[in-house]
Amino acid sequence: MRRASEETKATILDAARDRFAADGYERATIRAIAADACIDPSMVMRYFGSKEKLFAAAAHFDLELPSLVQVPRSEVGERLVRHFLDRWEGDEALMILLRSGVTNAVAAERMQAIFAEQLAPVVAEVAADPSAPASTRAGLVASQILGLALCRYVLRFPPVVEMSREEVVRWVAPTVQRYLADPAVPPPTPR
Amino acid sequence: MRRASEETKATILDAARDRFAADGYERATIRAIAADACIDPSMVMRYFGSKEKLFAAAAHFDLELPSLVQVPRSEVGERLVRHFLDRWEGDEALMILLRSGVTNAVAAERMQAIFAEQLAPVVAEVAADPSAPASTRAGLVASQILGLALCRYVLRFPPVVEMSREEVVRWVAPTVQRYLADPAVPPPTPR
DNA sequence: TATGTTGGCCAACGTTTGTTGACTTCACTC
DNA sequence: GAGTGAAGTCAACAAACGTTGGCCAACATA
Repeated sequence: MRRASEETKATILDAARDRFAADGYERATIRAIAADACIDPSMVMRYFGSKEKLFAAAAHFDLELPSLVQVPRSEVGERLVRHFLDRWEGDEALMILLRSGVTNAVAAERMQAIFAEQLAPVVAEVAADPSAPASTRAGLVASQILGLALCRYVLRFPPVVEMSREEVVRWVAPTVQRYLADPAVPPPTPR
Repeated sequence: MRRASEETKATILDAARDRFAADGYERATIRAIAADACIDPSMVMRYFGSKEKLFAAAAHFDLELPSLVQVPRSEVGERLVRHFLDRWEGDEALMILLRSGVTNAVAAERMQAIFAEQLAPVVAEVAADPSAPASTRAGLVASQILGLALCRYVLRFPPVVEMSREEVVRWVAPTVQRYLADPAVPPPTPR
């Protein structure tokens, strides 16, 4: 079958995203990706150069975080949690990074960059309280959000999977809200 | 060199734990493990049968969670966070599971089992408030604890790495405390 | 009809993987 | 001192991997 070049490239990229999301970097093979795309493995090399470059193309993505300046300060935690739930469930890009970032250095760096460049600025907008730097707050938010995704979508811990979306929001939003806006607990003052 | 059988087996197991913790299941090769243990790869097979069985032996471990019944109810979150920090930093077993559980089904099941059999009972002891089942509370605790470990020890997000141990406790302990003991936020009642 | 370009397939390469079986070397018992 | 069993080495296996280069067929332009 004969297609336009860009069409084939997009087909390969779709298949690659599926495989990287399901298997992680090492277990997702060029051959399997090519089979999914009904194409010869050598085509993958022709269009993307190498497995590493294919991964770089597949892992390119945007958190699409909305600015939170317009949101009432007391609701920023909830808004962020809802946005991330949408993002995890609607797109496999974060799954690619989570599955690959744990064993692949390139993926880990990419993940760091995404959170530094996309999450940190949004957090900085709403982190009015000066008792902790915005970067620390962003790190804490990331720890809860990624841990939730890990348990719910990757490790599939039954109690976490069984929670409804609204239950998740009711439990996790206050945590994120606190990380975003509350003052840091002061260290105990010895005397 | 000639050694007792059990000694060699232990040497192999040590090397295997190091490699699995550093590289995850797929990237840790039998050959590399054998080289670290200064032994022939075929010895690994003789003693453990297969790579899967070697992994099963290496991933066998105990959270060593203390019972929390004697701990004042208001301090259980802090105690749990401190215990996990000790555990992450003192032993690589949790790192093995975290690095491998994301791509390896056996490791993911093992992880599920450990949290169900070891964390859930301890949580059940202190989860007095009946507005949420103890299993849900355990899942939430796992999400925050594993997310913290992911960001701090695996992905190495700079702001999370740079936090001192005490800072981590001051931020995360209240979260875990709330998951353990606080009443669930009631759903909004439409009228 | 010739020609150059381009999408696609095929066969193979060199390497690495888990795994196997035969062989050697030591320590001990009869 | 011959013989047995276990500890350890060596070489090789089949399979899978990323990657390469050559060949074929369809199209566009002349």
